[in-house]
Amino acid sequence: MPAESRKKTPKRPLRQAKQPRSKATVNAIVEAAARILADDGWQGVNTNAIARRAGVSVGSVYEYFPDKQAILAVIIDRHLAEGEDMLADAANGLAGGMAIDDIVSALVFGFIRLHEDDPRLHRALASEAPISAAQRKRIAALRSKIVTLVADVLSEHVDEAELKATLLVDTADALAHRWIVDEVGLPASADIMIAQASKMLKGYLSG
Amino acid sequence: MPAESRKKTPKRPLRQAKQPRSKATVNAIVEAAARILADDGWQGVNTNAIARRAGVSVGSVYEYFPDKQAILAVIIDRHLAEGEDMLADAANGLAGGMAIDDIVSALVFGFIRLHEDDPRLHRALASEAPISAAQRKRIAALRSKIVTLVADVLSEHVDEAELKATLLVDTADALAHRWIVDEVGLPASADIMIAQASKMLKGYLSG
Amino acid sequence: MPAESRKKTPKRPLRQAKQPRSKATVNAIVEAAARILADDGWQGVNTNAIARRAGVSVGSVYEYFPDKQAILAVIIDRHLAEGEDMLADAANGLAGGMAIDDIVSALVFGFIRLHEDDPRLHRALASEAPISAAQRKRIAALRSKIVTLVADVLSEHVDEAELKATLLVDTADALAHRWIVDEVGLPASADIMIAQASKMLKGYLSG
Amino acid sequence: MPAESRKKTPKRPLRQAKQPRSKATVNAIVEAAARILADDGWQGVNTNAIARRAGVSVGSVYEYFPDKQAILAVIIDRHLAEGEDMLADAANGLAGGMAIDDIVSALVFGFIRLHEDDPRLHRALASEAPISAAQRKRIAALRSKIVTLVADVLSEHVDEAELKATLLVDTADALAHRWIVDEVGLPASADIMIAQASKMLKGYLSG
DNA sequence: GATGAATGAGCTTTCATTCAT
DNA sequence: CATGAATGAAAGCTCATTCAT
Repeated sequence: MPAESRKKTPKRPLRQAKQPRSKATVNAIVEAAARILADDGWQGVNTNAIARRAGVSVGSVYEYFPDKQAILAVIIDRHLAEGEDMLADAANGLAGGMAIDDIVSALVFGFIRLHEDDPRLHRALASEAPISAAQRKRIAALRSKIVTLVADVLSEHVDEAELKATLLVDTADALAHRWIVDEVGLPASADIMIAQASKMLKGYLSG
Repeated sequence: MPAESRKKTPKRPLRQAKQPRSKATVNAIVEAAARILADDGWQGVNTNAIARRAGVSVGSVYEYFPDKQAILAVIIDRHLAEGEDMLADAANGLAGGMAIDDIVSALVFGFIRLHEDDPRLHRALASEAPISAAQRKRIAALRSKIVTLVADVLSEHVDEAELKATLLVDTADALAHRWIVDEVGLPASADIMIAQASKMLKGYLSG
Repeated sequence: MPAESRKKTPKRPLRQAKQPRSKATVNAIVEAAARILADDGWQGVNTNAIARRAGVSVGSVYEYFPDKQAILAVIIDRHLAEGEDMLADAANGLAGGMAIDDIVSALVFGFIRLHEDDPRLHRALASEAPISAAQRKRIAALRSKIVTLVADVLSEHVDEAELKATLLVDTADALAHRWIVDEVGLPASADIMIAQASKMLKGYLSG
Repeated sequence: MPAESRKKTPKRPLRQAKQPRSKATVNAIVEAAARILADDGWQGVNTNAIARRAGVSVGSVYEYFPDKQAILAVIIDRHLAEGEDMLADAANGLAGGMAIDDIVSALVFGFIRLHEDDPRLHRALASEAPISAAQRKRIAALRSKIVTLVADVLSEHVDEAELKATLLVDTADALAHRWIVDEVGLPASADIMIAQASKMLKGYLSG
């Protein structure tokens, strides 16, 4: 999962981080940036702070990243990769001839798990960080893959599977985001809310 | 709906914009900032650009706003005010003994209308602009009011009205945001998607 | 005591403040500036603050003063005028064939009185305000006049009267400034210190 | 004698200038600021001008100083340090059982030497630069140390040594300042004036 | 390969001064 | 005459990026 390739011709050839040590450095930088992003928001992210927190020099940051955006790109990439991993897992789980209820549950809990991992970073990423068009595209692609996968398993049960899968995925994702990442007040525990949401989705698909 | 009052004691007293000329200036500044925000994102918003686009001098910007954030605050305030207005309208519409289907439709179309007005600004506001804790609170309060209102009318038909109203509102809002503001690809026209979402919500409440 | 004439050709002809109302306005402006200078130091003095404090508009300030420096110039002028008045008084007092002790006493107490009037303004004027070369010259001229006057009366008693008068005047002025305007800690009351200083000066002249 | 520690929590951590290169940079900045202060007064001191004159970039200025005031603080610190050094020297010179005349001469010439070093900077520092309360305190402390030292050696000869030392020190300092730093016209050469002042002080202490 | 001092474009903010009303 | 909104040059300050060591 390389950082989205930058267009501008790189003055300084970037190191490729093949060596273990290099990998550790790259990792430290990305982790540091993610941590600052989660703690202080995008406004707190600056290359000197990243370098300091990562325990390396600014110079080293620029050995591995063409610019600041590229670090954010890798953070997003990793996030998306997690999403893709989860998707792969889910794909295995879903594959067989599953009941609608189980499909919905799998999906809903999948999104919840995804959002429960580091919600502060998740929020900063979703609501502060400047995301490039290319990254947006990648996010859309991931979403699209999920929809396709869900549509596939749904198609055994319903017609207009893609349309319904889209509604299913978008609802599950959006509600998980709102209830876990945004810290909105809820009239009942998140678990109860989620149960209701599941019920709603199941009803929709079964109806 | 005044701009959220700034805490820091203002050394330079801010002008109050009571006169028509002043009001026009303030308006031009806020509009310009909103336009830049919609066009170039928060990163493109800087006081010189705002002044240039508003056709005023930087000095005038600082006559009326203590700093850049305060301009954003007013933009958000205006947005929330629109939401509140719409809420008031909706409240009138909902008031009577309405059928569930009509309640859902009113709500769904309400959120759609809300998001269809300047979606690019809406996106920038939702996903880039640094929103203060106080503003977040105001947003939460607005959402809470809407939930309460919906819960009220729902309570004639269902039990656990608040819980269900929350699910209803959050789903309608989130999907409207995703399908209108985010420019995600959809397998069917937005109208069809919306119809499906309405169906899902109605089924949930009626079931 | 007019404001020291500015060199630059005035775009806008300055009003001359002959009318009583105009005089009152000029006065209010100068007083306001002096008050701010005493309260907040030179850094706190800005034309808008002056206008506000004087209860007039900035525009009016520029009716009577070509620029900000000119206001300071008038403040200094008035200060110097007070000094000159005191000098005239003293001249009358000194005129006759006075004893050395009385000359010294008159001088020392003259300087004390001068510094005791609004010491905070005095300090701001002496240690923060940017004084032009012309103003420095005027200050030097006043000092010179005082020296001459003192030398005159001293010449009845001593030779090298001018030299001694210079020492006398500069010492009395400097010590008064230090002990009254600067808020330095003293090992005895100012009165006792002053008595000692007088004794020193008298001894010097009589020796 | 470090620059008076700034209170505000530094968001941008300041570099410490331990390396020779850094030290040279810091030095160049302080020297440049002092030079501009002497040449153009405090009003001419701005960070861009300092950087230009120091042959460094503005950025470097802010690497080492949190703000403009901090540079002034260091200039004052250095000045005070010089004063303290001179005091230490003088302390050695005075220590023994010295005659009154020699004490006075040492003191008078000490202050003269102090003021003869860069009188223009001295004047700008004394009469334009905004000095913080803390710096004022440090100045007062230095003066107090000098007074104590002088009182000590005087106490062998006179009673009320502290009071007399105060008069001695303040007079010597004030006259040196006036005759050397202020460019006042004198009726005789500075040397002659100084001789007279010394005579006056000696007479006072011996009387 | 690292390092971190240095750079400087770019932004924010102030305030003396002007000028339309 | 007076007003005060508007102006914009000039400073202050930040931080992504470069480069000498």
